[in-house]
Amino acid sequence: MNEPKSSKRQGRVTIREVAEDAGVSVAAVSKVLRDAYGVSDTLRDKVRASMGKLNYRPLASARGLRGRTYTLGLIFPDLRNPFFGDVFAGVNTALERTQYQVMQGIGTTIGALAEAMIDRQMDGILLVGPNEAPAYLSELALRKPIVAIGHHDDLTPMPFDTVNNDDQLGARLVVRHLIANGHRKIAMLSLLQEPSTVVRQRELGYRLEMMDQGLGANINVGRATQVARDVQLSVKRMLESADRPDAIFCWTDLMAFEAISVVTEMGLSIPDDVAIVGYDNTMYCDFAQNRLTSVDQSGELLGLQAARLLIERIEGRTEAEHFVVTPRIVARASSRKRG
Amino acid sequence: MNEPKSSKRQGRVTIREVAEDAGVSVAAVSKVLRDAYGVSDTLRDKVRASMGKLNYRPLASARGLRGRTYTLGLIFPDLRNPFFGDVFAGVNTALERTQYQVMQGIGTTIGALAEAMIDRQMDGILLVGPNEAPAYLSELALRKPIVAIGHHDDLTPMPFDTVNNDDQLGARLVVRHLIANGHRKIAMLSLLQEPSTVVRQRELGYRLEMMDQGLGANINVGRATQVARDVQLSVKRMLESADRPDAIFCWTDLMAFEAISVVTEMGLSIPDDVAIVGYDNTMYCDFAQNRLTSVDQSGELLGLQAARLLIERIEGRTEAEHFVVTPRIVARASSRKRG
DNA sequence: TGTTCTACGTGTAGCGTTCTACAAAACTGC
DNA sequence: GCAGTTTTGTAGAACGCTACACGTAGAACA
Repeated sequence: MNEPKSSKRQGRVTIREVAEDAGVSVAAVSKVLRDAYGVSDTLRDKVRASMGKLNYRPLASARGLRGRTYTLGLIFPDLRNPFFGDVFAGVNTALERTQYQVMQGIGTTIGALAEAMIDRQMDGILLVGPNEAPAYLSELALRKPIVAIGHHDDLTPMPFDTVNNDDQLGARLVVRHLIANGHRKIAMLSLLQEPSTVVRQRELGYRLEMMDQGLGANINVGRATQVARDVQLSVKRMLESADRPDAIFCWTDLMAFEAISVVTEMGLSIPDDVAIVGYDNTMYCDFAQNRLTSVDQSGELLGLQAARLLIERIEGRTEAEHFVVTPRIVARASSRKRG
Repeated sequence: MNEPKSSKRQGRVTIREVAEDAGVSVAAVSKVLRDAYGVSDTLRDKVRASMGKLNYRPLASARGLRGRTYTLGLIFPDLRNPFFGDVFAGVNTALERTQYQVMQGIGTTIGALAEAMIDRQMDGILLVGPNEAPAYLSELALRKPIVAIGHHDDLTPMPFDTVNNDDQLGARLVVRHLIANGHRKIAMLSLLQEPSTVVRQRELGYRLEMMDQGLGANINVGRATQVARDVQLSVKRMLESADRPDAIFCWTDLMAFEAISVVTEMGLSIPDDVAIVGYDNTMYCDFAQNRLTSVDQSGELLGLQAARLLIERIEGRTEAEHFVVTPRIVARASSRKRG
């Protein structure tokens, strides 16, 4: 009836106990743990058996002090956009058969969160839609492997891994789709504060396609913060203006749902008075009360790929890679051909 | 031009360097860090200055090996329910002026996540709506301070801290509200698989109030998993049955939005053909395309209180506390008085 | 027979903190 | 001044793991 020496770690099994039980050295157990070179099958089996028997699990803090913690950080700007759920699902799939675990941080202050994750010795960080300055991210990438999902620029490729859909193309597709369905006065609802590179790309795509289609004169970009009231005001202002747009392309579904709300409130009909299109193709688009046409950028695939790239990076790759998905329009009633 | 000894921790400032810079011992710096007893003001100021100058941040792994990591775990069942965003906001508010950081885990397998968090030496864990067996949670609570948000039972109080709204009352309020607005055949849409204690409480409240109101014969509980298709089928089945309910109380807003979708799809009117009520009063309820009557359980307050309780627990409290919020109905058009 | 390899194990010094035990200094009260 | 008390500071041993450096044994080769 040996009592555990430390009541604090109350009964936690350590590598030493496993070694003792298996009749091998601590170093050997560590090797097995890390799948390191120089372990015979017999030894591995013995150690594995003991680990199972004692229900041993390595302590991340201790590992972190020497090497890696097998923990990845995942940073979302907020918890309200269901798109992030898709990305998360992809990340999870990628991690399924690995020994990595993912921990999320949520907030727009990437900086503080990333630092907290570095302090916690996470092996790498996945950033979703960071609207931090590229310079900060580049500096961050020097200290830790990172992968940015939804952060890119046409001209200068980032010095870290990125995973994106082609936002510029996505926006172009929206414009083409709307034109095909009889709309001409196509406005865009964009983000007001510190627009991320992604928002800028979508806006650029919108502008370029409008020009290409000879509708340069109709370009009309409204801006709003993420705050509900602000979005509502912006939409209202658009719809009450002298020449009302006959379609609004919202840079994200969340804004589109708000737009639908305002339009409904005003007693206008979608899509006959005004068509609405979003971006992300989140689950709510399918609901009969929304039936929102949107751009699918396969969040799940983005998440999956991002996690894979990050692990590759952690395990040695040094040159940055950039993965791009081709977006596609998912047409629903909110942009039906005008009758 | 002294190079850093370890290229791995590349340039990370350690407690030793701070001590050196301030001309004090390592132990002294540690004391300042932890606000421990026995530090003079002069010494504290000196150390603080050096910490600031060198931009020192303690390494969580190293702290974890000895004591606490000042990290709390927060576990959500999924990322799709916007209610969790409210809870999270509350948690964040509570942590604002503390040195604790929170890291999220997302998934229905509380077990695996909680173990991963314990392996990472988190000081405590917040569980949101766990539908794990109470027995497992009790065992978990023996090993780590935990607080469950949305997990309670009428009869046996949990041996760990809990934070809840009065779900039974919430359900009763819904029934009363619907009756007051002229509905009698009130059905409830509940959860099929492993209903959590919360779902059970809401169901119980529904049943009891129906009985109390003399509508016991009208009790009608449908069940569906969280999967969209499944919910749709359940709602459809309800609405196509011989005696169609004239109101559906959905155990969570998310299901209610799906219900609205199905009802709309079927060409029925809300609330004249059927009223819909949800639970959580999430942001989407306000949208004109939903206008969903819902029960507000102030997720933000729940999160705030939960985080506070957890920190208290970590810092010494031993008896379990139970915090309960009184829910209130937020009436919208989806349950308007029948005309 | 000696030499060189390779494969497999082990001993042990840290990693950056915390915290106990203790020493020194600064106050008490007489 | 001196014993007793309190305050302030320090030394140094852990915590659980990794990984370097090294030892040993047997095989392969000349």
